[in-house]
Amino acid sequence: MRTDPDLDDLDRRLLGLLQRDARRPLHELGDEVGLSPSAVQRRLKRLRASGVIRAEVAVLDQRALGVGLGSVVLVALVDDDPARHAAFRDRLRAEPAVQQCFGIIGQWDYVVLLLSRDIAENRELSAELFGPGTGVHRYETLPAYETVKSGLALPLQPPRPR
Amino acid sequence: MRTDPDLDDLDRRLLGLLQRDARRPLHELGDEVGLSPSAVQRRLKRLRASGVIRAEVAVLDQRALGVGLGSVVLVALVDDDPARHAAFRDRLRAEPAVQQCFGIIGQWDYVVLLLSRDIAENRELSAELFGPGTGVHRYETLPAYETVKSGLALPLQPPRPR
DNA sequence: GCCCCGCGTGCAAGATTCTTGCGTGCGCAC
DNA sequence: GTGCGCACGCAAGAATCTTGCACGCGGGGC
Repeated sequence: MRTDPDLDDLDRRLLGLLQRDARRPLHELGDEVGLSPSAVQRRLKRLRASGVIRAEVAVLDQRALGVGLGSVVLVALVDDDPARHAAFRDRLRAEPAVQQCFGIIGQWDYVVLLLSRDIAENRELSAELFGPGTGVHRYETLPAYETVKSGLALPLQPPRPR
Repeated sequence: MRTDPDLDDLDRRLLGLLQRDARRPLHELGDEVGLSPSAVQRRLKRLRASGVIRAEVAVLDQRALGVGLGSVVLVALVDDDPARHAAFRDRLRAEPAVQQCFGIIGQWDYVVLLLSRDIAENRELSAELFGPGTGVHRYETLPAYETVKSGLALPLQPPRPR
């Protein structure tokens, strides 16, 4: 899994293509980077096995699924008790409405991307996840009115000498 | 594109499976939901054409690509000039290191997910994107020390009567 | 300098998967 | 009751994926 993933330029170009569309046939990818389908196939196999490609997933449309409101929630827990933090994280991981969550440094402990149908549902979810009895000291909701950029695409800079 | 996306339970189950792994063969998906491969295929075709499935993409490993530091940046521009905001958004969209960005309501204007190799690169990127001459009034960087949950999976609740 | 070996490649055959025309059955409106 | 629309399963053909094989290139070791 964690073998030796030093990627050459061809790997990076293939990854760039796959980050936009993972359904392109091998011969198309090969044409773009100048490789035969089987060479592409072997590189992808290696990239998948080594864990560089973690998954290939479908990206769905929020509106079609009734997600009308996204919001960024900043959360601070009542103390630094590791068990409390672990429980909090587990709860967020289990909640489908929590799309993403990061532990951060500063006056807040976590930043949470919360998806909900509307403001009412957002309130319910917030109360359930961050309200009394959840170990949350305080939280601040930043409603998103516009998605400027979304996606999980990673920057594919070559390892620039510095 | 925007036709008639009322999804039944089978659609939702298929979408749930595809959000985890979009490479499963049709017969496997069919076995899970109790449908023939061709029935699954036709549903996917419809979901893709109607835009419910926006894309199928590869999810890459941050460490393997040298992304050592993620951070959440809260940004406020100097004023509400639409042209200034448009220019700011365009700049973020064009920057690969910006993984996500949302326009938000409150004392901040935007929340940005910024990916960088290390703290030094983070500083460079911050200066370039948010520093003097960029129209940014002030910004606050919240470094992420842990990814609790990441992904773009959407909640697939059935349309519950309320 | 020459040989050997490892590694990635292209080619091609076989296996798997996808795609689609066709006929059937079910539910609903008339 | 009948007709129609819609989704389904089946099966054949097309497209794609997978892998064994031989070749060429480059880096040591002798």
